[in-house]
Amino acid sequence: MMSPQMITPQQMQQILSPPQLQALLQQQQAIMLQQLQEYYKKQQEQLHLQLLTHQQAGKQQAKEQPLGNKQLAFQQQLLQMQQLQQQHLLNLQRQGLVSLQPGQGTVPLQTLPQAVCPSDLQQLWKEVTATQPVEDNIKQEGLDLTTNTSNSTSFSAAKVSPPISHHPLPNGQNAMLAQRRDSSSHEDTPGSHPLYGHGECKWPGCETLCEDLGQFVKHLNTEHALDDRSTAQCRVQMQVVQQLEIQLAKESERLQAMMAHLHMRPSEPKPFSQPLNLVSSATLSKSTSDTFPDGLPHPPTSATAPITPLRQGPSVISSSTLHSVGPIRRRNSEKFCTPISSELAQNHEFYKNADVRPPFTYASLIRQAILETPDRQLTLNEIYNWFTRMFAYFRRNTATWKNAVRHNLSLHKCFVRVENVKGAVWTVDELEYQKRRPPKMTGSPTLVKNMISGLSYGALNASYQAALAESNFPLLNSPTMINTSSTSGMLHVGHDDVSSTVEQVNSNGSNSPRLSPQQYSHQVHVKEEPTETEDDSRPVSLMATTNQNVTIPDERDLEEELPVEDLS
DNA sequence: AGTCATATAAACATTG
DNA sequence: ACAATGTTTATATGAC
Repeated sequence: MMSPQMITPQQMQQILSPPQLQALLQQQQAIMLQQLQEYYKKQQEQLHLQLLTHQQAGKQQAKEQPLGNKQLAFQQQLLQMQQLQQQHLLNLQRQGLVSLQPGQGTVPLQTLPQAVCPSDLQQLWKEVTATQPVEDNIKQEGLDLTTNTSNSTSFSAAKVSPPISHHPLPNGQNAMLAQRRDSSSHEDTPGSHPLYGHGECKWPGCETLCEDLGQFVKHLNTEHALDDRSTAQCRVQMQVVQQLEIQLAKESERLQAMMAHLHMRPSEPKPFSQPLNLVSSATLSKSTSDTFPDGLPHPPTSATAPITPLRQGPSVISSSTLHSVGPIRRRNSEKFCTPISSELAQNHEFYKNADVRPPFTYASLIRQAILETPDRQLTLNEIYNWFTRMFAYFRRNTATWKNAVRHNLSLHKCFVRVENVKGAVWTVDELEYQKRRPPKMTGSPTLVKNMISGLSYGALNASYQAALAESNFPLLNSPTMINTSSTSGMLHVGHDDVSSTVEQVNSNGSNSPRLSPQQYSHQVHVKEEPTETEDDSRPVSLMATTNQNVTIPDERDLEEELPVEDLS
């Protein structure tokens, strides 16, 4: 029908799985980031050096008035710049542009300016203002800046995350910073100077040869003193940094387009087995720790560990995503892929910001939305809001997908409408959901057998297990199927027998599938007042309140839940 | 080729 | 009357 060229970027994006997209993105970003960091490093070194120089000068002429003001202005500039850099780097990290894997992440990041750490700033200030105790309050202000400013040019990260200094960044960021602090001492080590290398001054555009450090310091004090020229150079540098940031943004955009284009060829069939933590580790760990739908072991505050999903075959989904070049409606997933919960958890940030259609069916998305809430019930409007909150893709064409959502809610028996004082909420009947999942092959031993045997081969195995995880199956206890615990998952996938069993046992055919919540595995007690106004305006952090002991229902959850539901 | 699950669109009903 | 919410029908598509 459509020539490939006619496919929209969104459609093309669907071809590559988020991990793939991110892998590519990350590569590009890493390169740019390195450049940026080099700039940063240089600037920091220069600024720091100059500051120190002036500090010395200030000590000598401690009583001279003009210096105070000038120095102050300079310091503020320095701070601003540091904040800029700091913010930017953090944003990058949060967006997953900087992977903070232990081995690799430290390499480029160690080149980060030492001032990234607020305590270093403090120290700097201390040094600088040592001779001017008057400035104490100002120093406070200056430091506060580091926690208040959000001049970020980037998007969600700043919005989502609290100020840097309070945010326990995962992936060892704190550790990194601390480590940074330690290593920052090299600046002060006598005999070396960041602005001095290979016998020449590294001040931008200077390159004056200096025999030794002493001479160099002298040179610094004379040639690069705190004057208008130096300040101007600083400003220029700041602009350079800003330009770089802008350029970075543009390059990112370009990269997106490139990838969108390349997605035309779903040539690479290999499913990623471990690609996922490309997602902004910071944001991800935050958001996922808010709601761990998958119930998998996540470090609560992964301070040091890069979020390395230990999960099985996280994004085997990509394999399925790959061959779905078709129209927008392609939904894939679900069947042989990662459970939505873990996929979502891992790519949460991705879907949130990238206008990519999530590879999940409406039904599974709706279910996910509902199950993520403590009460496991949502009004229609709340479901809408979850969609828009979680997926950039669903921030447009609202009429279409909202209709689809309503359609799905009505169509699938697994969604149960429960009347409420203030209206109605939707809940999920897990049993129905599980019944619905596999394409009906009920009672076909052959098919079941085929499926099971099919499962036994490599790659899919993991994903199946994962899929199982999603499709918790308390009812698997049915003796007909369970052979070994290790295979129970896979068995469940080829579970049609099971589901048919379930059907017979539990739902009595098709009698009044709806409005009989009492037969649900996890009963929902209907909220008295479905708060309607949260949603979009609700800060992400609010979600965190739901997850302390209310692990989002998936395998684990349901196992526990089955006997007695107690959510309160 | 037929069946099934899903996506999309739309008509229609109900409700506040 | 209107918008939001639900329900239902029709059609298209892809997977099996």
